[in-house]
Amino acid sequence: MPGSSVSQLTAHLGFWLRMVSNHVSYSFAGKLAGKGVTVAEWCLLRALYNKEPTPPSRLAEEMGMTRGAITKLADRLIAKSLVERRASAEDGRAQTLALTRQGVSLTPKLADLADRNDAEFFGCLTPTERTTLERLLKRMAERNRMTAIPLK
Amino acid sequence: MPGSSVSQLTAHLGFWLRMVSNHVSYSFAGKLAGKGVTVAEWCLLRALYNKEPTPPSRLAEEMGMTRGAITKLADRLIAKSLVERRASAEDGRAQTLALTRQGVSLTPKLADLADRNDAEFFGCLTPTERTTLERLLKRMAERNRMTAIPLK
DNA sequence: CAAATATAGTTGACTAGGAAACTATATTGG
DNA sequence: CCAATATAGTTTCCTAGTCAACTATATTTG
Repeated sequence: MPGSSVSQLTAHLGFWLRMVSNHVSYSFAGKLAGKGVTVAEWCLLRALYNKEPTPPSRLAEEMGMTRGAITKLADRLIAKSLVERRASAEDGRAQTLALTRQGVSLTPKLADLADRNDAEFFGCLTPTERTTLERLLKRMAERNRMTAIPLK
Repeated sequence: MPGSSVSQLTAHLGFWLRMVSNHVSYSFAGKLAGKGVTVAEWCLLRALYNKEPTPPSRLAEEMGMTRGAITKLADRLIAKSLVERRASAEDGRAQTLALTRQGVSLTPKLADLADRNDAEFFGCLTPTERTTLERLLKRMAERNRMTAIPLK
């Protein structure tokens, strides 16, 4: 792939990956905007759905964001009445985050949008091709120890 | 892929695409940081390499960024003495951007880093698999009319 | 040819995240 | 058991984008 001269942007698989990924995310962001929610907010909502109240630090780990970022993300979702923050009874430092009733009712609708977005973009591949793509991406994730949900 | 219940983040190909893409870009950003350059700056440098002096508005189009973003990106590269801004002779409003001697000498080194990063991440795929991945990504890009370099 | 409009680029207000300093509470060990 | 340290979360400052308003120059048109 390198080649003897200065390689072009488009010579790298990383370029195409980023191009496609960003377009998919951007389109999804547009759909979510209709519900007043960002992609990061969707991720947090989904992470809380059907879960026990969860400490922000745990979410930070899961989502690959700093605790500071989670604080602010949670603040925004609390302002939208989709998430509740509660002090822990046992540990005076600790908090937990959980979905409000409204958060619980909204999240499945957002999941539908995610399904639709995926279908829309990957629909131009055959089922076999989609499986192949999934396999290759998951292998890369595994081999390169990609654990957290990346939001950067 | 949807399923009857609320789909998980990991149920979407878009999720895996973003995960892998962000890790690849993040690692590349780390390599570029050693040369004092960001990914966006690399893209602009590469876009100017071996080209005529180019108006910022053209770069904005090519790179899928706003003109305002290009102004600031160019300001940073000018501060690093990698790019020069010149007023157009014909049109009093227009500018052109071009690499400085230092920009010309640095860009191939950055291209090497890009090559290395690509090799590092996609090395866990066989040559056939890489070709397949490239084909699928390019098909998605084409079918969904993805034109500009995405930096978001 | 002057006025209206379009275009090139810049600027300012805003957003969302990271890094590191900071506050408050827990835990550990001398 | 109190001092040192560790941990949970928040806050501040910084970066790098967008969007929309703005400045200056070109172009179009009445």
